[in-house]
Amino acid sequence: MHYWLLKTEPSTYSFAQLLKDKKTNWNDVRNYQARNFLKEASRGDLAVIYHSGDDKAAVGVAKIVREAYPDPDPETPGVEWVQIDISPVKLFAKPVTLSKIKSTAALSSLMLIKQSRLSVMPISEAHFKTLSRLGEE
DNA sequence: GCCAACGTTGGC
DNA sequence: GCCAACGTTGGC
Repeated sequence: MHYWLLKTEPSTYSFAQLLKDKKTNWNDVRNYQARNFLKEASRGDLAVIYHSGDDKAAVGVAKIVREAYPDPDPETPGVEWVQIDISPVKLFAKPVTLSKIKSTAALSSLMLIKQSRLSVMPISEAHFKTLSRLGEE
């Protein structure tokens, strides 16, 4: 069981849309580091969804319902990109803003803070629990 | 709108 | 293999 943070620009795909869709394929990851993390995600893992851009907040939790499978891209022939499928688990009652994250000592080692551009990253169980708790307040 | 951080590309 | 130039992302 692992925990992840998935970052998305809400104007591209939002957690609200995921709630409507019930399930979606998390694709278009075109960064090797993010791709490698995606490959490690297992069915049943939980992921915090973070909205970049105007929101800048963690907005909910999703679960991985299908492990990595090919996400072919004609623009990069020969490169094996992958996608996963996720379903919503919980919408945070209160989004956990980036400023809140930065001011929470227990979250100071979150990769998001130092690597804001990385779109898929592992988080510890402790980070997951802290984010979930803050999201319920 | 700007800039910092980072990744990618291409010339050498 | 190095590094300058360039493109992209995301925060401010």
